[in-house]
Amino acid sequence: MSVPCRTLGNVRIALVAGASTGGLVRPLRDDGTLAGPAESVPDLAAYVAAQEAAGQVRWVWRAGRLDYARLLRSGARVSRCHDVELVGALLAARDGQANPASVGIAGVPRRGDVQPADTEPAALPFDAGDAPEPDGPARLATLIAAHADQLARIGTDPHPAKFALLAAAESAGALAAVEMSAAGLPWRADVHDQLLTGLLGARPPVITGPALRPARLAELAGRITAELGASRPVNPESRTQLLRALTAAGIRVSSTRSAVLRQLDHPVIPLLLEYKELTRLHAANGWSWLDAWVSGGRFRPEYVVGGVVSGRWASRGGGALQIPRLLRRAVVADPGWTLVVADAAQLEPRVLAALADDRSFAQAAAAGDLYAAIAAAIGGDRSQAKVALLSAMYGGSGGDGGRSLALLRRRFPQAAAFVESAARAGEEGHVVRSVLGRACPPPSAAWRTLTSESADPDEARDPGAAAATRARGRFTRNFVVQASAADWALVMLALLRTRLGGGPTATAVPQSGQPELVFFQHDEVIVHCPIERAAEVSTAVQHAAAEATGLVFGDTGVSFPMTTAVVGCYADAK
DNA sequence: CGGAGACGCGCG
DNA sequence: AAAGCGCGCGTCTCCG
Repeated sequence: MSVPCRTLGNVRIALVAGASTGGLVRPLRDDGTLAGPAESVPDLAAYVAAQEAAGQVRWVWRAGRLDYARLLRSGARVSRCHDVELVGALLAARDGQANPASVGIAGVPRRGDVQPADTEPAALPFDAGDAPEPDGPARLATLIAAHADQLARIGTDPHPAKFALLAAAESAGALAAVEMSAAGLPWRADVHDQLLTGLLGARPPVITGPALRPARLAELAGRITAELGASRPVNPESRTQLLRALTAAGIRVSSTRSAVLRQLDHPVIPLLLEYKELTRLHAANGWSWLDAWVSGGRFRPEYVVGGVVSGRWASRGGGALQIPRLLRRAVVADPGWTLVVADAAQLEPRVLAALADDRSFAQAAAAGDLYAAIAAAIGGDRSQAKVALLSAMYGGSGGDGGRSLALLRRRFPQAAAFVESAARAGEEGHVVRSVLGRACPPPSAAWRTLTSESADPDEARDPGAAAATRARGRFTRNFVVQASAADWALVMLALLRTRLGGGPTATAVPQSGQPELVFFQHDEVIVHCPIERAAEVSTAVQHAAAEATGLVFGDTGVSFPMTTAVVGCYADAK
């Protein structure tokens, strides 16, 4: 076993896994240059654990989603990393590469991605995948070169410290994501099943061929057919059939959307609305979802860090970020444990206040209930204020809230000017960036063609170009807020993770009794912990939020409160 | 028969 | 005058 290497300053260690338990490592300096010879270690997990125990290390690897997932399965936890794949995507977006998601290390496309026609097919040092050990040194060298290149490119940013923070937070996000997938969200299959059975009837037998409807759905479908006076059974899930049947029954409607149906007065409408609600539950989160995604009392989704252009996470499989409120009943802490559900209150408007450095807005945002404070400032009620604010951030022009929006502009000119300037940049085809420097994608070639100077700017003569221009304006207007909110949330998550880990050198398998992050959804986290540690976790959340605010926004007057609820069941959190 | 696209709806 | 941001995923429909 090698001796942990310690030098002054921070230690980085580049790591590539071998085909079996071993791997290659090489120490680096903080600027990415070599700090020692490469070394082959027979048991990578043991090596990593030993280094973590000895002090602070930042692991440099291709991708946490691969390298860390494997280490964690072997019981090695780490505190910090530089994720070359994720940082590469951030840099690619910043440097205007059209499709950052498809760009792998140092511009090398990942396997499975379409090779752009105008680039040379490149060697795929990391994608040999199944290639055995002999590739190790080459892969290590490529990794080290990519890392050094990324550090240099971070250094050239107009705001290198902020971009470096973004890179660190994104990398830490990958660690948290892998750990959360491994931990899983506590999920009571029996509670879920009871809920389904209560609403839909008993689970229909699983047969081959077309699936059977649960009893309650079959009954509703029959009543809908009867109520519409149709001669043959109407499948309410088929828009075509349903539209035809509605028309035949004298109900004129342009779409079968719930919001549209709700405005009609006909005895079939409540039946249809109930059918839609129940069939949605059955299709999206029914028994087959339970079979596929819940095992051993845990729901284990796969998070996709950086999966959304704004920096929000996406998820793959199981619809982890769309758990219906109804089903939060099934999220129950283990006996003797509890859930700390923490939610950043009204995050996006507060982010706007901080971004725009609007003093009066910041004052309103210093209050506990921002919407109420805004309502007081513009002289309306809370719900109007909320709609006006959302309109300002989404690029709507208000509808009923038009008047409030105008008031908002007058009362908070800097905040209004901030989003409007972002919108203008987008309309002109520019790229905008979040507070930490995440760049939005450039407009597509199709957009440029459509809105180019040869296109007619007169809406009446060229409605397509005008619509496309406005659409991009709405996108960039929203991007600066949504992406900056994602920056804040990611930094908060990273800091909270460190605090829960018991300090930067915490390591090894989570001991029993250790609080664990189990869920992250844009502006909300859930920590599963022993009941007696809930207060400590709530405090950690508050500290993480305050620290994130300072790191991301500096000396802002805006506060970013997090509401924390200590509950046995997720459904009781709000 | 499989894939693409529209639609609809869950979440923030 | 009207419609507004970002996702994932299931079903139906159309098309090759």
